[in-house]
Amino acid sequence: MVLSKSCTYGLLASLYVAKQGKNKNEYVSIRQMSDELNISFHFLTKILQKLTKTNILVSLKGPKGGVALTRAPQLITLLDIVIAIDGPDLFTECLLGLPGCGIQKPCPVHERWAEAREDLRVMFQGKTLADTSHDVEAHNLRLSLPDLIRK
Amino acid sequence: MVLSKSCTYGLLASLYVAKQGKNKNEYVSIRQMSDELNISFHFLTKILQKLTKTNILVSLKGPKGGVALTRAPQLITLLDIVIAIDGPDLFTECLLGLPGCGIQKPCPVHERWAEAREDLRVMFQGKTLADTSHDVEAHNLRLSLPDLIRK
DNA sequence: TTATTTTAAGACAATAACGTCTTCTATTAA
DNA sequence: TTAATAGAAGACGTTATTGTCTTAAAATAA
Repeated sequence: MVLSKSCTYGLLASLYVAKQGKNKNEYVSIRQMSDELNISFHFLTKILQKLTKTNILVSLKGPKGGVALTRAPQLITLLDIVIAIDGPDLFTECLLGLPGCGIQKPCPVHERWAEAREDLRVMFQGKTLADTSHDVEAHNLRLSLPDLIRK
Repeated sequence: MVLSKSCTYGLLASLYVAKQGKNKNEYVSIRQMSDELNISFHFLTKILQKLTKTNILVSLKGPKGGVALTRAPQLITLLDIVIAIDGPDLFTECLLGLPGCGIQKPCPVHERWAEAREDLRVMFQGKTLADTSHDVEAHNLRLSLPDLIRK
């Protein structure tokens, strides 16, 4: 899997927050979000804590509490979220997992993969929450996980 | 991680076999391979069994035993090996893991990822064991894992 | 101030990936 | 035929990821 489950949940939740919070200065309830996205509440909470720690979200406890974006969704890229949750390894590490792989001592697929992973990085960096959220509305795209997760 | 560890080990081992077996009609010892590549013998054995079951390698028990390619290394792509070990999911599944993601009911990053993963597939399919093995020799590239695996 | 709501934090459990070990079977060579 | 070699198969253990549950802390509203 390219992205961890935590990371995909974090992306879906961030898109949800971007959409919900658009014209309201309100915190988005994690409980409601977990219900609508079909993600375990406690698990989602833990993931979102990573996003608050990296200053992508702010949270508020108590009634009317929840999470909100720290800045405009135009200023948050999908790359920000991926790195906050999964770390930068996907965009820096050797495909074959060889430590020290690089220009000096490349692995057999170093060059090819270096290009591919840079493309991937550009793709994530080129899409903001605003862009993506707009696409979601424009094309009525899905965010939620299906009830049955069996494949 | 894009490829599982099993898969990267399988790729490294396949390259080793391609190199060792080039001018010899001999089976390549798994024990020797595991020593030189710094991969656990038993673990590597299990991985290579997937490659024998998918008809990429043949094995022989007993003295002078080991594994060998079933066909010329020009006819084996890295994609063959990746799919044999990790399965085709990387090249077919939604980045966000949404079952049923596709043209009809795409996820927010469907189109972008569909392109990226196709590029990735083409990259793996475009490199044969022969190509890659040639690169390894031409540029004296590394195959083995370092002694310390701590990062 | 007190009760209620809601996130934070951390313990704990389930699952899957990774890795090790033992036993079995097939092959070679003496 | 027998002993030694080497892969096959499967049991078992370890680690990381995923998921659940309980308790604590903070904010709101009465």
